[in-house]
Amino acid sequence: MLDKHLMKLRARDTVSADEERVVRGLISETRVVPAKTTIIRAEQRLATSTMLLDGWMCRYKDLSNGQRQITALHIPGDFVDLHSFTLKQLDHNIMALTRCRIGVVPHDRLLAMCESHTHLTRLYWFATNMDAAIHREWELCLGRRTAIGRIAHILCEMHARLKLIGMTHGNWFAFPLTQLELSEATGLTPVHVNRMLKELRERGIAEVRGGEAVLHDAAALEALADFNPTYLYLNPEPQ
Amino acid sequence: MLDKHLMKLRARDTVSADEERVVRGLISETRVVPAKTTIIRAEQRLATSTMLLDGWMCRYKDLSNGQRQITALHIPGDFVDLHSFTLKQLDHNIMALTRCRIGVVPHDRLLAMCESHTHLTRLYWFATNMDAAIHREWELCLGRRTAIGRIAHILCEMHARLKLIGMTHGNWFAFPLTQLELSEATGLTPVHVNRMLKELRERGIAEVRGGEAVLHDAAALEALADFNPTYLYLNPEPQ
DNA sequence: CGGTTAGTTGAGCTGGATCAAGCGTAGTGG
DNA sequence: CCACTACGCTTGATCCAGCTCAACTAACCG
Repeated sequence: MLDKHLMKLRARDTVSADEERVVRGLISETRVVPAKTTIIRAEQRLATSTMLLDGWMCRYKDLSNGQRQITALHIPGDFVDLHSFTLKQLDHNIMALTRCRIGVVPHDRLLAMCESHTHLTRLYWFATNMDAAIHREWELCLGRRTAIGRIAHILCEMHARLKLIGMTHGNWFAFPLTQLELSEATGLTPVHVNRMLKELRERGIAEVRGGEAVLHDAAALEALADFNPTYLYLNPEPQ
Repeated sequence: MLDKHLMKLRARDTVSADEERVVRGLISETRVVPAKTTIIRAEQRLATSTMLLDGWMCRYKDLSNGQRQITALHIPGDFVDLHSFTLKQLDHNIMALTRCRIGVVPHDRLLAMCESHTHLTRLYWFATNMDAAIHREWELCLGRRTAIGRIAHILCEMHARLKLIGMTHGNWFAFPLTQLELSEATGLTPVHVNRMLKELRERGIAEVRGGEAVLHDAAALEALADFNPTYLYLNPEPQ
């Protein structure tokens, strides 16, 4: 159940048997949420965090005119709102993109962990800092990359992140975002996303449709995206 | 020396006398860095973090074609790269925008703090989560706000953050970014930033020039920016 | 006083937005 | 079994916010 989460932790540092026991004890219950449902709203007071066990989720913020920006994507093994442990309430909403299975983690269990397991605390601190690193890369995307570069970049990033948890099969992976959602993540319009996907397809670089993605020419895609995976911190750096 | 930093910590939670002593003991030395110098480069291995004592700094990322995105602005009292404590190396560069005075904080002192002061650890974890919250708001800016909205938003944000450390005088504050730097923060061109600043000036909303900003009509500016300061977590939420 | 950096303005262009129509397919209910 | 609906995707035509290119001013500084 927590295998992908532990896989992700262990990709960056060692996790002792005792620590694994503590991690496994964090979840008080599991729940299933249907696709396209907002499970947490901004400014709502929170006493639990959410571990994503299966499915895709996103964080998003809206402008008062209804425009939406997806600020992060989450895949199995991600602690979707670990930051609510210190922030107490979020500045954004959290939505299930697909049907999801989640683990509920009470903040008092995290607090107990902080008091007794300082190394594990730093591992989770690291995890929230990694979220921030991804946010920064997205700022670069939204501020400076071209439309096709943004699409290419998100495909490269998700491929790398999914690979880490064993959810890719070579160049193929499940990619459940609709073109509307992809446009909300890349700061484009759905119409323009459609055109850019068509271009990637016609140039033989990548195919994205029907909830799946195939990266036919990863090198060309990375060049388009100006992709440098350093920001994903894929190499272990013990705490 | 650390007054602004402590002011910021205490705006969100109580800091005991013992904790204050620990905080004051974090800095091993202070240094002065000239304006327009990059003090930390991405992927460089780090053993210290940087506390900004005086002046403005920024974090930025470059695309390989030379395009630059400033991903965060820092003002006195900010822990500019506290996240390097868990990340070990950064995914971005750090530059002094003005002449700055900085405090050097060795990671081993932070490690010692983590082992002995769990509440303080959570305060600093909170601080890095707040940085991420600002990143998310900037994603919304870059992805969805109009040019004038982005400029207006950055003015609102910096006014709020500077006010917290007592560096505003009513609607006036020092704003040392050049129009080029402002364009790099907002994902625009310097020429267009210039026109938007002119528009704000001509509409009697705000004046930005000569390293200073005056918000003549804060309400109009906030409306343009669609500004909601919730993401700055200005209300105390004890850890 | 010549060089450099920051800011300003005009003219024209273009990447991505907007508006609008149509298609394919998976429900759904009669 | 088929009409109806809804949603996601596709395509064309047109528009415009912000970009590009270029020239000029102002302040500062060695």
